[in-house]
Amino acid sequence: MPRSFLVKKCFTSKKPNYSELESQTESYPGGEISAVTACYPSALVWDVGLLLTPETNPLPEGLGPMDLTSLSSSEEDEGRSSDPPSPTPAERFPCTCCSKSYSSPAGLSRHQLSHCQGGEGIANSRAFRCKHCPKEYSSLGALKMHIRSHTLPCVCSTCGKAFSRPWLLQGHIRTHTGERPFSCTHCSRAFADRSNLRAHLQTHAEVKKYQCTTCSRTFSRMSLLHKHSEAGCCVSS
DNA sequence: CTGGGGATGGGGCCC
DNA sequence: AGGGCCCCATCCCCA
Repeated sequence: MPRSFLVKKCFTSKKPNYSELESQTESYPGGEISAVTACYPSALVWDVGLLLTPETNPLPEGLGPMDLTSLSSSEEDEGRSSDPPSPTPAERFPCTCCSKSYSSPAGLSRHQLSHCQGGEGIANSRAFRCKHCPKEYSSLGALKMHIRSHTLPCVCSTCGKAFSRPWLLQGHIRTHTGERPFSCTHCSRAFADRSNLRAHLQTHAEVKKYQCTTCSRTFSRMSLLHKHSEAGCCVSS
């Protein structure tokens, strides 16, 4: 089933969203998540790197947080990069509902759609309701996008699996064709998905992106850090 | 149990 | 305004 579309930040009744846990402390049914949250990294390594000192968090000889740049600047990361979030310039367009800001009014306008899913923002204005589920949207465009997650118009001609967006189908088709256009510059591996290459590149890094704030151990994936935390590093201390 | 790969979905930006 | 693309996040599975 497709995950909630455009409304994830307002309806978190499904699985825990760890990205949210990084930015806010939300209690989830069951309560165990908040315990994990307590020991979750508040910053990625590139952020932590600003805080690292040889005294407090010694790194392996010759290594530093900026080693990551050699990964992010490789061929898989042209154009928009995974640069650390930068301070918001004054000339940006801030959202009045949250702390985010955007480089253009259009960007801000689209973002603000995401604030309209909780019901509060639509009450006084015209609401576009999905006929397949109770969700409401403030614009027809947002609703159309949402409806795709019900109709799944992009169908794989090989296996019949359906997707909401064409590029999702494209990625899926690669699982049939075996095409792997994204190759690692450090080893011979190739990947069908750029994100998976990016995750793989982390395995070549000695200082990885996700760091335990308690033991300073770094992990290539957030899920691994999560497991590490659940296994007791942070809890036992 | 841990680390890593495969697959997939959502948000956001650019054109 | 909409489509395409990218990044990030997450789940599942396997070695």
